[in-house]
Amino acid sequence: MHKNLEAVNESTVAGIGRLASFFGFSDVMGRLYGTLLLSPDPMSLDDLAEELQISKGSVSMNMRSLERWGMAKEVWMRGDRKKYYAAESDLWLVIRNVLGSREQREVQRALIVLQESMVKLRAADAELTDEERELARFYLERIEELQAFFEVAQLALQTVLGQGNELDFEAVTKIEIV
Amino acid sequence: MHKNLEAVNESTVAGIGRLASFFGFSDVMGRLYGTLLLSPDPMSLDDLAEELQISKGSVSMNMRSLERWGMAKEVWMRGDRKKYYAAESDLWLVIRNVLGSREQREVQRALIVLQESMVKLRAADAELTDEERELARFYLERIEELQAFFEVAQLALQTVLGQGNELDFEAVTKIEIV
DNA sequence: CATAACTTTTAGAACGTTTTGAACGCAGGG
DNA sequence: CCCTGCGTTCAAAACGTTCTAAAAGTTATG
Repeated sequence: MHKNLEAVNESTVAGIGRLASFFGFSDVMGRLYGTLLLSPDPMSLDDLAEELQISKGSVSMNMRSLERWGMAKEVWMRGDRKKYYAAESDLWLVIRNVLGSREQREVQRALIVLQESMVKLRAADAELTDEERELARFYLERIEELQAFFEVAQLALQTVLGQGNELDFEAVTKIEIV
Repeated sequence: MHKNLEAVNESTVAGIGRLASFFGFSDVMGRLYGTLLLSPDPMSLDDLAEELQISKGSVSMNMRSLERWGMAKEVWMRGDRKKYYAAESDLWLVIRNVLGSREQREVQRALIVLQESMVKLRAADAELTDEERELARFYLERIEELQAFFEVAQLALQTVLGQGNELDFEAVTKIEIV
């Protein structure tokens, strides 16, 4: 194959791998996804292991992850026992999957912790010494700031997630911080 | 100290630690930041090491990271040779620091790689066999999709970063994908 | 200018994570 | 029904990362 085509493939796959680890996935997952994205035809586990020079076991596990994240889908080739995979090429769908299940859960969890903290602080108020009460007020202030922050984040996420295939930022920018 | 205050401190610090590692920082960095955020007074390296039960060396290194990220600032206490730190409590400033230097650089890098790829593909066009040319067209399609994706990301980032202290999402939501 | 009080650096240990390769199980074809 | 080919699982190993403790460096003060 022409050297430029190979170079493009390699740098793109490497770049997507890099992005993947930046976003908290494994490098290999990214490289697998990139390889599939640049493959006109679905690829088998063996194809992928051969292409990226990694073990079949690793390909198997990482492909299942990719599938769970909605980043790759299985393709059935009739008359062939092998499993074939293709990349989910709708990038907006991919990012909505990730934001929707991973980032959103994290923000939610943070908000719950903060909410619980506020309850605890208010419950304890009567039993506090003056000094403790001052500290409690301080905690409350800081926790409210954190809450406000995460609520905006949640709103922004929901806005993005609520979009159809064509992401329209109109709604996101309507959010305003007081 | 009242058990509820301790519990709140602990869960908040743990929560911020968790978020930190979720966002690609170290857990310790997050816990240090959380501890400072819930401290009415600046804390010394020794204070922090004692509070979180980690070595002074680790505190030193991680605090320098926090400082570089604009998440903590040094506070000079006159008549004391120790270094004292306080958390940067403006969360929007913090996130703009992080988005501005880390995420933005990553998006930029991705765009550069993609741009280079397109140049290489076009340069090679004349020398390609028919089969290779078909593959090149396919690559070009996929790479253009990636580019469009990252350009929107870049635009969104710049919009957030362009805001003043009060983040106003108005502008962000004006972005529209074609 | 020496000393004392801190901070930073560094090398090595501990830790968690990821990869591998072999064993296993399952399915379809002969 | 067995045999072959394929995917999955798992334990062991390799790897990178982060922590620690001790040594070196720095700065302020008397």
